[in-house]
Amino acid sequence: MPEKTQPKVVSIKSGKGPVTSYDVARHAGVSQSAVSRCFKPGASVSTKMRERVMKAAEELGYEPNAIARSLISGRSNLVAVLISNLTNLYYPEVLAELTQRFSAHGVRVLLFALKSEADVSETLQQIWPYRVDGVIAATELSPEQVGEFEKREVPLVFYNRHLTGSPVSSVCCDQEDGARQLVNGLYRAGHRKFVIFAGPPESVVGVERKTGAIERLEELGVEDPAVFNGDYSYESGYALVGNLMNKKASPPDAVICANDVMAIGALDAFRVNHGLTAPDDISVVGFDGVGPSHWKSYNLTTIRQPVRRMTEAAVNMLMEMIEESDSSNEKRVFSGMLQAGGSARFIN
Amino acid sequence: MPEKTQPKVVSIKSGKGPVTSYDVARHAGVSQSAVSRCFKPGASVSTKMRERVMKAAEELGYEPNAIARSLISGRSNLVAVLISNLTNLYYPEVLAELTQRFSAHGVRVLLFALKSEADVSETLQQIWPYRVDGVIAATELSPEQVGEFEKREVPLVFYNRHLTGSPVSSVCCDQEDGARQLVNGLYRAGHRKFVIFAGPPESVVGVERKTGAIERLEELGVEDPAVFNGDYSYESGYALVGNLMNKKASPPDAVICANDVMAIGALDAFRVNHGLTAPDDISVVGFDGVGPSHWKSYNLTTIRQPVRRMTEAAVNMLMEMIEESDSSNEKRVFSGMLQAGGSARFIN
DNA sequence: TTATATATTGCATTCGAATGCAATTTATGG
DNA sequence: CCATAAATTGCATTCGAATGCAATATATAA
Repeated sequence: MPEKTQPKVVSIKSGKGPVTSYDVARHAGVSQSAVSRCFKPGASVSTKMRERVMKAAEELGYEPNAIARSLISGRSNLVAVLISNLTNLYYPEVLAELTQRFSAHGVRVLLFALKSEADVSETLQQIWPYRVDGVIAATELSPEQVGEFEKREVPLVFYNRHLTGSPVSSVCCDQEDGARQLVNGLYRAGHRKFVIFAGPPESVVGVERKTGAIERLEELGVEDPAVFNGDYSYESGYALVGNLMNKKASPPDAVICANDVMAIGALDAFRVNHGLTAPDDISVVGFDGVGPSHWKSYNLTTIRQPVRRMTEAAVNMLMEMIEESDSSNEKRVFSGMLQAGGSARFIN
Repeated sequence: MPEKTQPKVVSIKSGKGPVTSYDVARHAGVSQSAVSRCFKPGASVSTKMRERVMKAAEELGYEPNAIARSLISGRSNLVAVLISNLTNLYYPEVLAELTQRFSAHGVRVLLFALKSEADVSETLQQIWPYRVDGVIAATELSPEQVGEFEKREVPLVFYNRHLTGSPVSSVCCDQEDGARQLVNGLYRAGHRKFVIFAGPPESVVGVERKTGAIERLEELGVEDPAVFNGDYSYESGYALVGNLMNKKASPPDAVICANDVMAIGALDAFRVNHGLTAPDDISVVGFDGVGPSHWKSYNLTTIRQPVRRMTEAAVNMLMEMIEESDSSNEKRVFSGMLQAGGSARFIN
């Protein structure tokens, strides 16, 4: 009986599973530590050694195990990003920017998209086990929750949130200032009857935008504008117009909305249900400068948040806190840029 | 000299850094393995032991280190999600659903948001070191790249993509069928002069939508509709209307767009630049059923992708592939739902 | 050329949890 | 009450890379 002519698969490495540094070391005839050092930038390795190891690594298809590396080095190169409602139209842009910027630092993003801000504490429990190097939070955090970060010495940067009176790093758009810019332009253009479509009362950002507007209005002698609370959605902006028009005998001049999407909803409601079009019959302004704010049907006058600069700042701050241990906290506030559209009579 | 009345901070644990299972073991007077077992569901532990350990863990604030666990167990509980352009308006919803569903399985999402599909291979290199348990790809992958997954035995599920003729799992919306539904309704309503605003030629999804429409048109005896290529953006939809109206003496009846956002751009261009409004002067349909498709200014007739069911399927498939090693591949195709709006004369 | 400084390399240990196996305890049966 | 089975527990090792320290090789100075 002839020998079975089995194909004798010559596998360079016998064991299954990914190639380890030991495999590479054996194949190159050097120690495991040498392999490790060849993959560590700035390590003390001779040219000859590097070549040998790299060749062996190449041949075996070696890829360093980031998990093992994290364990021993104490750095996971992971960052958690907390976002409350991704469908908010504003956040996808932020998120895309963040991941790309972190990527340039060799850091990967663990995404946590919360259904509601109520899920935060649960989410934090999911984060801790991964020993992330830092966290970007675009959600509210209670003082206790911030305390957890301090206890664990996990760097934290708030994005468009902050805990007043506590030393936490943050990157924000100047919400109040933006609102004041909007009021100014509307006032100059002759508006005197203002209404505010605010965000939900628990939204810090929303409250600041509202406060900024109200304060500036008071300074200008316009007292007590009507305030309605929405939830940042198109539907709420749309619905609030109904509420508004029911109450008031005479419609307002100008509606200041907590964000672009509500402004868009309001514009549609005014036009569809009341035959009022902007900017002739009514002025509506938003906040954020999201993509659809440019759409011709709306062409919003709004405050554009400098997302690129803000994300850059957030990433840099977090990376600095990760790399230097003597992290002093810092708050960076960026001014929004007025984006003049056609949804309001407005004089800049 | 009186003793310094220093507060004698009694720290339960002296060493810095997170509490380990050894700390808990020592504090509870048991072995480290016992601690480990207490945190593993289904392990053999007596009630008494569990109580002691849990109490100690509680007191010390112990949190299992997921990194260390991954290293020894060979499961990272990490899944990578690849998305090409997050600003596409369709993907944020998908992404939010995916993270929440994975979360329910105790799996975290590593997000990779590509600037362009060209960055895929670079991104893959960033993924491998993390030994993710699986990958959801909402991007094109070359056969070689898919081969890399097989070589590494990393489960892969395509989302709205597939490699024709290769055995890779995928979850898709039936693009061709959707396009045919749109053609049917438009045809029934009397349209005969069709134009297609397709996606970029390299987009498989876009090509399928286009093909579906063209094929159905041919079956109905409408030959060679004009096809223009866009890039899924509002601007491209808007601009293509310009191209179209320059060429043709008489405008078309109906425009079939590769996605909602292009349809929205087209609607705006028709109205603003040519005084044509839907559905009286022109019919425009989209694809996806994104949030803004419901906005009153557009009120799109479109095909809504069943995102919830699709993401559920994708997550279940991937989890199954991760948990059973005998992964047989499967392709699941979901039909889109017609969303009848007011942007087209349409008879369903 | 020899002595000293510098650069490379390997050895052995470490990170923190999981797990096979053996030792021990507890439960069950006769 | 003793023997055997079953359930717990601990011991020792493992996952894969990084790193302090000692050993060796190379470069520089005298």
